[in-house]
Amino acid sequence: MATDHNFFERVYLVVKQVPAGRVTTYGAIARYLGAAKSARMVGWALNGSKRLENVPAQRVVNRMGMLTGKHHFSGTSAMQQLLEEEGIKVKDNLIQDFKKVFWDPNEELENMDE
DNA sequence: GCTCTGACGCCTA
DNA sequence: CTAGGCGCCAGAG
Repeated sequence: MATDHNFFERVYLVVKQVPAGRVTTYGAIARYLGAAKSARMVGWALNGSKRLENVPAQRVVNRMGMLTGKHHFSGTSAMQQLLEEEGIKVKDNLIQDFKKVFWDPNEELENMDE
């Protein structure tokens, strides 16, 4: 394992590897990290990542593709706006064509050397 | 050192 | 089908 200590950093790395125009879910990341049942931790980790511009937390949504964490962003629709600029359609905190923009680290990502 | 909360997810009633 | 509760792990008080 490359990363190591912090569950946080692992989440950051995965999120940072999410290509623009795509989104992933807390559960997907959690499962990729080996903590499928700890999706909450992923969201929590993002809490610390939100202050890092290297981590596009806006591309991380819940299982339904809903922008649950938008409230944590600077404004009220900052998250939604960012996603729309990437080409992702968002309607009332809900990502349109979520299935199409969904990026699963378990399938797209194979290893996390760094 | 113990307790509660927290950007979720899945199971059971 | 919908609604509610429990589980998980870790940080902060």
